[in-house]
Amino acid sequence: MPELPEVETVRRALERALAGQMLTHVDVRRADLRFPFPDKFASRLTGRTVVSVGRRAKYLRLDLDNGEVLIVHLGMTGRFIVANGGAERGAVVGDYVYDTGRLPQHDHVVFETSGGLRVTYNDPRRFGYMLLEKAADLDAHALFRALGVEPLGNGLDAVTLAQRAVGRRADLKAFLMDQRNVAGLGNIYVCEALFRAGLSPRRRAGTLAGHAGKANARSERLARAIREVLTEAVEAGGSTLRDYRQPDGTSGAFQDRHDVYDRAGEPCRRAACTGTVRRVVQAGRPSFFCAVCQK
DNA sequence: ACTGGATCCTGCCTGC
DNA sequence: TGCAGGCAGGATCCAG
Repeated sequence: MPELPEVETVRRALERALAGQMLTHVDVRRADLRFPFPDKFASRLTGRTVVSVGRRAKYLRLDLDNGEVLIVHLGMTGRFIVANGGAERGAVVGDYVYDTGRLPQHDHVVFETSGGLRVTYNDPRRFGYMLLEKAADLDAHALFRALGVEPLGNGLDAVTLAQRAVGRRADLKAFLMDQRNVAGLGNIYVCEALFRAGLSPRRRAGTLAGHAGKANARSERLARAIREVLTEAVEAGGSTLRDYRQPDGTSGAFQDRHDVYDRAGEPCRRAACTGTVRRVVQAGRPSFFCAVCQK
């Protein structure tokens, strides 16, 4: 799925398309995604103006002019396609390529805007979901309350990592995948950050903390690596694997800079390292790492 | 309190 | 060529 850099790329595109625009028509084509759509979903959105498009972890938040917030999680395969309202499938309209490769059977929600754009939510696996909540209630919402630090905000540093990790016996991989610790990482960027930090995904999370839960060299390296890899990935427009696309139809570029993810059997890219990238399964998910330079 | 496993769903790729 | 099985960027629930 879209991890933080992909969600941030989507956020930027939706902000360009939707901020300040009214939703003139909302077509909801099935009763549920991962969860049922909120009650009277389409009619509560129709006629509303989108004030801003934000992001928390992997959640998009569209703030509306009536104090409500449309929350969207993309799950594994959710994506938005932004097109001129008159575009047919396969058409190219200005800068927008409207879905050249795929049948429309997984277009679950279609928004039309006062600016003449059509914004389509497509999600084959339907692990994504949409919620409608009052803005004032959002921080207390179960989905947001327990989320950990935002890695590109000011909250992620070695001290925070060490405090969260102290005493934890879980693998570092599982620790970083847990959104309560660092919010927004997923399988790709956990693997890439651990590579850059020179840390094995199988190391115990508790070893990020020194005496009395203080930061140590490992938590320093990891905090820096996480921020660095996410920053670069956002600048590159995220990673395009399989069918993820930016909302304008173009691909991200960061997949070409993966050092370990999906590179099993290939040589380690660290200068002078003679190792080979290995694939192991942890908590049911593949991990990619170099056992020679990640300890 | 933590931890690992099963689970939701569809599409695509691999191997027989 | 066809088909079964495995695998996929997430997150929650549950048992131990």
